[in-house]
Amino acid sequence: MVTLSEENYLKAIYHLGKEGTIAVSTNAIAEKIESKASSVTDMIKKLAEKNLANYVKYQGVSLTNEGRLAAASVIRKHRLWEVFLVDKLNFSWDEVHDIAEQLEHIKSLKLINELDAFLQYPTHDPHGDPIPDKQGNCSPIKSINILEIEEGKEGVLSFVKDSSDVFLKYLNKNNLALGDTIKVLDFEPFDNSLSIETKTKKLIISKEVAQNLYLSL
Amino acid sequence: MVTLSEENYLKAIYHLGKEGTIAVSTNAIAEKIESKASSVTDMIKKLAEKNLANYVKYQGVSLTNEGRLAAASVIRKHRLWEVFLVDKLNFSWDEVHDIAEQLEHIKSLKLINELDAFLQYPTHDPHGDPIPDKQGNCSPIKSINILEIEEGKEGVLSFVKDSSDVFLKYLNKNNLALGDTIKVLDFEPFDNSLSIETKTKKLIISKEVAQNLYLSL
DNA sequence: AAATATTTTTAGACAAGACTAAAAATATTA
DNA sequence: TAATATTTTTAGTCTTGTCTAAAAATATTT
Repeated sequence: MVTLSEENYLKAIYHLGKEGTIAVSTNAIAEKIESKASSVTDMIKKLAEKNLANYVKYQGVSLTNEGRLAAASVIRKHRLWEVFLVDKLNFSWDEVHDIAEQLEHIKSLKLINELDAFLQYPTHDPHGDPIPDKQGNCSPIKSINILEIEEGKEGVLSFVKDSSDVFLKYLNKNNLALGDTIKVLDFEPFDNSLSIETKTKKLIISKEVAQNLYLSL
Repeated sequence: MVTLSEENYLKAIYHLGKEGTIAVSTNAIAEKIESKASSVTDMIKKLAEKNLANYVKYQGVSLTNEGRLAAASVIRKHRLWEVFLVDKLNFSWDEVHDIAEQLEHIKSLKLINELDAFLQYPTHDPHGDPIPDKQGNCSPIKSINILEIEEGKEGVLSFVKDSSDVFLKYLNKNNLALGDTIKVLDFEPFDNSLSIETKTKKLIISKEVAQNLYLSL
């Protein structure tokens, strides 16, 4: 049995591992999970014990196939519940994270598969993140960061990296939503800000915001 | 903050208290929750500390108004989730208990109120138990035990007391479902068994079964 | 390469919630 | 009512998951 706490560590390692790194560092996990390095060491030993992680002292951790599947399963549940909350219960996308964080730990295979069917097998959650399938496979998102797009070109906002409350509220305030077509007008090298155009208006976004917007072309 | 464990104790005390008793005994709680008396004593102290229970050493516990509301809120969540599972996700009523037992602890007022609306404000769960409202009030069930019904009279099966897996499976096997009209034919004083008639057939039920069937007239 | 800084691990402590065994209080029976 | 039985509480232990502080290993700088 994988405990709630173990699931949270698996998730963290999974997400950090995605960035192409070979092994994830103890400190990175501690920061992500808002705990201390010593707690992380304890837990990764336990995960290794259970064959969910590969761990070599001082060399960081990676997930085993079993661990990766377990992590993907938690993420699958998290994202399906997010779809449920937004599509069926009138939540907006910036309200769902904390609740999904609780719901993702509910244990029942039948539950999640029935929920998947009830929601008509969605492939992405309300933030544009892909939903892993039963086998733990993610349809890789084919979206690129807005800073890498040439001036003059446009794309469809399909994913936002940061899904914190403050950021989602910023997007709402500025009338930016998934699915919007955005044209890149001008890059300002002084502060790395970007001037963009949506259907309704022109807008200048800071480097911090731009780093979190991903478009599909 | 009320912890998961505390919520389970509140629920147990609430259910046991319903039986008209003034104060609930330590042992009764231990049995219900499948723990030991000493663990119960510890927890009761904590609940009293938090003003959720009235506790006098060696005299048993009762809930304060605050405790009663907290318990009713957990039960409300449990029963609404059961309705969701049966009505929306194709679960049968004998499969939902364990999952609802997990879902009842999810914390979000908005979630449960939206769920209530989504399910169109149901008043009873799939077992016929009434669902407490936001204020913790239960529409009292107006059903009586089948053993108290006169021979020759009939009623509608509206509630089953035991909602264990084995019992619900028994009902399924014998084609008994909530909403069925049942006629009481004959009471056998030797073993307290009861001969009954449904739309489809006649059936003899044991005392143990009869004690759990409630009909509304 | 030696010195310094950073990261990671170990050792020991703590809180929550459960347990066992023994003591104390209450109930029951003779 | 005294003796016995049952229930409840206390005292002390255990596990899980966390923490701090110190030690050990690895990285970085000079």
